[in-house]
Amino acid sequence: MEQKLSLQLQDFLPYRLSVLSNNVSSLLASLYTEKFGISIPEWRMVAVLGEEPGLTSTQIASRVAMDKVAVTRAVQSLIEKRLVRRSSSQADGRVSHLNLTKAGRQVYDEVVPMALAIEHKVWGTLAPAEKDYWDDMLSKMESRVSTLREELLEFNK
Amino acid sequence: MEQKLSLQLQDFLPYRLSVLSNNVSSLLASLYTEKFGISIPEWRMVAVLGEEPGLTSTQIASRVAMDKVAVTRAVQSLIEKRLVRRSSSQADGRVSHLNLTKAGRQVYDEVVPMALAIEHKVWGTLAPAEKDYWDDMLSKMESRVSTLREELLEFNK
DNA sequence: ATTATATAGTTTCAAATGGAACAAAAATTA
DNA sequence: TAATTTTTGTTCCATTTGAAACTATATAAT
Repeated sequence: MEQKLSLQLQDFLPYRLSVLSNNVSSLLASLYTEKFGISIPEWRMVAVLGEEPGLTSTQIASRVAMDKVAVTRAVQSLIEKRLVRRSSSQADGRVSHLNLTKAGRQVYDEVVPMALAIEHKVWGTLAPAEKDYWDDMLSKMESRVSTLREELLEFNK
Repeated sequence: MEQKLSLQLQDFLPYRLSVLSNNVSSLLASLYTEKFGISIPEWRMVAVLGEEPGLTSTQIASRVAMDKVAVTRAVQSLIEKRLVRRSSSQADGRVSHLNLTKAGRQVYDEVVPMALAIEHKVWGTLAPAEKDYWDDMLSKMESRVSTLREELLEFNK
């Protein structure tokens, strides 16, 4: 007997992920958009540069899943806001290294604890073992999805 | 002793959710964008209308987490593509009811199994109990996030 | 050395998105 | 019933985003 295939959007994994992710992101963004006038991609840049000073645009792009156009724009905007400084590499004339300014570092230092607090609240009262379990599931999904994407890419060649 | 707060973006829940969600969405979108020429919001409309024919724009907006402008645009585009039909309500002159055309239904019937197959592959080989556990965690996060959003909204009043 | 190819980053242009103002039809109040 | 307020949906405008073309430097091949 044939089973009727039905797709309840509310229960559909991609949809739920999308809604949850948007809500979390906008919640987080409310921490820094009004107060510091920076956008989500700009915050991400600040976050990476806070952990790894001196990265180049391309390195940032690869770490933050932004395309290079987005990086260019975020860099320009952050430089205008005096949160990031650019210094050209003498080893490679195409490249420049990016760093937080003192003001940028202050933004970082102020936002990070709030961001971690939100993350903590979203986790809720998960026991460490549960959190590990979740992390594990998430990692597996991440890798399955990237495998599927590669397969598809391969298929379309 | 003071603990240094650090934020590794790669391990940060909001970031991981965002990347995973984008990857899943674009994987899914590859099923219908080239073949049927519809966008993600358009696909979502088709999906809801496939399950609940006759909804109005506002009802769709509430089910699909789209704002009304996005719904207007998706409706217009889907009508041009002859995938959706609009019939004005005689009970309420402001409103019209939306339905899939025969062609729209075909898109739905063709995409749903592929979408479910992708979902299934992303789940991987989770045992039913594990899947229930995941669903449960996801639901809890959803509700915590919406609570946090409300608190924030309240706070900003 | 010269030419060709690849990489880093920017600019440009078109499409997508979001918010505010708007028009039309209900619903509510006086 | 007339005036006011809400609700539904659209339009307009400004901002954001993405893809392709482009510039400049570096690397590889002849």
